[in-house]
Amino acid sequence: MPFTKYFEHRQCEKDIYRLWEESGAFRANADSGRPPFTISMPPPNATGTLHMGHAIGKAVEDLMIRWRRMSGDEALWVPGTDHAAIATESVVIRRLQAEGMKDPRSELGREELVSRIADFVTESRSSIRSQIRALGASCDWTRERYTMEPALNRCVNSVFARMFRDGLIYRGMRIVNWDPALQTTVSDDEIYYKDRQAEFYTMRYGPFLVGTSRPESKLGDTAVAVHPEDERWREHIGKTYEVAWPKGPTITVRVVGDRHVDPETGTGALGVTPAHSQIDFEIAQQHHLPLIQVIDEQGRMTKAAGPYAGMTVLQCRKAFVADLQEAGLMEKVESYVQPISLCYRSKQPIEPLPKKQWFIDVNKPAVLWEGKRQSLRQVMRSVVESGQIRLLPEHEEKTYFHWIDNLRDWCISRQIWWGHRVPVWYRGAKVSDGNVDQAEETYVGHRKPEGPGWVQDPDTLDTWFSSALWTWSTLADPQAALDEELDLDQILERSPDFQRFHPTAVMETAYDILFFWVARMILMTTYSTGQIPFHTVYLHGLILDRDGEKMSKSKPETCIDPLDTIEEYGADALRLAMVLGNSAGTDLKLGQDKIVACKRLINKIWNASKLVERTSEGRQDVELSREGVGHPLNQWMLTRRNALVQLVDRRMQAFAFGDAAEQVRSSFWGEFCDFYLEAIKVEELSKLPETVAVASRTLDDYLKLFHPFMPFLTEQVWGNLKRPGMIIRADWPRVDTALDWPQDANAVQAVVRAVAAVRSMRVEQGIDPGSPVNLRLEPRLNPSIFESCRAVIEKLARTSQLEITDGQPGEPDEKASVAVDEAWRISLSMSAADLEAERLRLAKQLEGGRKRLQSLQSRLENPGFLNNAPAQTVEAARADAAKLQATLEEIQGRLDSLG
RNA sequence: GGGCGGUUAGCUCAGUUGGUUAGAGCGUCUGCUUGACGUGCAGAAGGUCACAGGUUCGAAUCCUGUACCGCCCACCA
Repeated sequence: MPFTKYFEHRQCEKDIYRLWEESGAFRANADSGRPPFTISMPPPNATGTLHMGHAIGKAVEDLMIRWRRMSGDEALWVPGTDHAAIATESVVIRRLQAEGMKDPRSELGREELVSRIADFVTESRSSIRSQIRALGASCDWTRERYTMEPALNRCVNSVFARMFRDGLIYRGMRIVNWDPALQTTVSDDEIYYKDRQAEFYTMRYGPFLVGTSRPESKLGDTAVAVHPEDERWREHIGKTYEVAWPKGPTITVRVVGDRHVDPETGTGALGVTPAHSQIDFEIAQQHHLPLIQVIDEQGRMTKAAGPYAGMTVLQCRKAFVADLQEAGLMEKVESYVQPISLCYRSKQPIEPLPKKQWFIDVNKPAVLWEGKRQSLRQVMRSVVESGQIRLLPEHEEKTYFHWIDNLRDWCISRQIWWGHRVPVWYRGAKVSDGNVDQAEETYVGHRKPEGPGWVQDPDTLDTWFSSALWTWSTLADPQAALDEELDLDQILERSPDFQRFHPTAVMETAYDILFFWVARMILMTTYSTGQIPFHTVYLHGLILDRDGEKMSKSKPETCIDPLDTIEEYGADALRLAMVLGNSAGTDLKLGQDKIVACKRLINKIWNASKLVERTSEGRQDVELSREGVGHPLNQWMLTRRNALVQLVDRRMQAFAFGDAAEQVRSSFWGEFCDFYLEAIKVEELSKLPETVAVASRTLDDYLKLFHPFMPFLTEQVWGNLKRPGMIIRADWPRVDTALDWPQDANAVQAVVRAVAAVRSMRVEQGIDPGSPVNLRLEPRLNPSIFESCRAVIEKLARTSQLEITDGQPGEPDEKASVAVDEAWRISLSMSAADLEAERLRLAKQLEGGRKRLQSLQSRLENPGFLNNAPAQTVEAARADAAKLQATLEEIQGRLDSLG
């Protein structure tokens, strides 16, 4: 695509991507001597579609990878997808149901359903892949991984087996978060709370009054708990009561004293339902109370509920309340706001139930880390506390510690079929209702044990269990991983990629999955590999719509779709919009206008490049050397380039990507386009061979600095300019001390200010922008530089006659308009200056300057400042004051002469 | 209830370890359209940095408190 009128992203993005990929630019070489820089791509749901969360993630990950790649690192970005257990299984089940199948699980059976889900994933996985490509992600597709592929499954099984051996995984009866809708348990992190209006019942309960919002659960009570020092109930502690409900059943409750009970809440007496409440379960364990399950996995009442058996929870509540009321046992019914727990996935209420499940013990000191036996919790804490892992933004570390402090054992087993199956086999087991109860033999390992009669545990593992291994399981050699004779350590020893690229450099993901994923990766990876998974965690914010709400398809009027945006504005504009003005952990309000603004920058770069190309057409290339660059303007440009390179590098190192991009943008637009490119249009400069070289060199470097943020545009321009190779593989700009003229650059900076001053004076004097003016410029120093820039000043300030004095400043013309700077005095002569405007302008300047001078002087008279401030700061203040003083005196003099 | 943030120009946000006159984009106003620019350029207006104390020679920046906004966690007695 030649340099058309504007950059047409549609015509080139796909081709450029293919070129990159085919050239091997994305491929990391495990054998190079370069320092490694690795990012594991957070695996998107294999069956998902691209949303704004992906867009910001890929934009940030890709810019880091491209930057490090250009900087000379062996940059590896491992892509992949996640099997997203619950999400995927429920999608497929819903589809089958839509096709008319009533109960896919029972009709198809386990094997068939799993195979259908696998097929569905294979079919739909290509869509997310191509969408990530559309963003321009320069990841190494030859190393793509999938959480459910055999090699990763092997890693999962081996880690499970090892944790089991170390006693870090155990099977236990606990109150779990049961989702009756999905028919599975979910972890503590997969539930959320929502307030809803509900009834609060206070009922007679033997000698007590007990409050509850779930009366039906009281059918399963086995105790009443009171605070041990509560005078009202003290005498009852230790006693046992039979409570006969109006229509049955009769329950036996013991009265226990427990400090967890708050005497101020409700009646001070708490009906303990061990089977259906986490807290009650803990109380029950402490006091060795029995447990009666009255609600089953379908959300219906069990036989233990007597006459209510078979009813749903809500039916039972209604009936039971009516019965209590009829019997006069209902003391009062109030309306209140009840927080209920819901499942993240199904958004349906969670039913706490007792169930035998697999857990990871986070408190057992069974991990050997840095020579000490520690618990998983301790290791997780120490790697962040010690700075081995850094979280960005930093304050997320506090959130992280807070989470660890409240962490309980992690329930990892799920009752769905799609996922990594628990690698445990039983022989001689009693299986009831899909649950394995007692087994004569249990075997845990990465493969099925020899011999007949072994039955595998029916449960699958929490998706996050396998994702937690992601940074290293993706680097394990697939061949080695499938060798059943090797153990985990041996597999990793034989995995060149793991040896070379792990720990990864940066984990980039959204802050809302800090607990789900980041924390679990730290937990699992330190344990299984003895290494941290990554050095730095960069957490990006959420993308909000223009109203500040999370972007959602249910609000189409404010929702911006990344794919539509790529189509309309291009991937570069979208990526830039994700990065500019954003920093780690900051939510991003995104409206169409920002994307449009980004598109304008893209177009600006396109057109500036076009201009540079035209200027250099038919001109010979000149090698840039210190001696070869003679014109101060060119020296200034190269010096500014150096300053920018240094600044950008510092910003990039500090993970301040938005800031870095902004620096490049403002320097490019303001210094390069608006000043330099305009200036070199004057013949005196454009005819110099060095000018072409400087313009090209500077443009090239801007393109490189822009490349991580706008890969497609910069690659296309690079090609159009016929630069060697591809920009994706070009060297990141470095500060070039040979091409640096700080002194002269300062003088040119004064020229820049002079031009701006003239422009400003013209407006104030109401001079037509088109009409030339006569200008006298009196430099305080470096007159030769001003002289060299004569043509530039003439053009940019539109002067007809320009007098540059080189010595004694004369008295300015009565009819002139005058401006003063530390480096010059300029006077604009006019047939009739608007003296009033002139006076006003000067007076205003004088006032501002005096204020500043005053503050400088008061500081310089302050012994505290002189004694405490660094010498440099004091010196700078002195110099500023002196310069300012001189300038102000001149302005004053001019004012006086105006009368 | 516990924790973590935020409050800077009309809007969206930067502001590096405290150090001149607090910045940008968008929007607004006034001109121009000069040889790359689906536009661009030039110039301008606009801020008591939420509030109150404190530390300091010096505070948007550090500390304490207050108000408002947001998020996370806990809570189904």
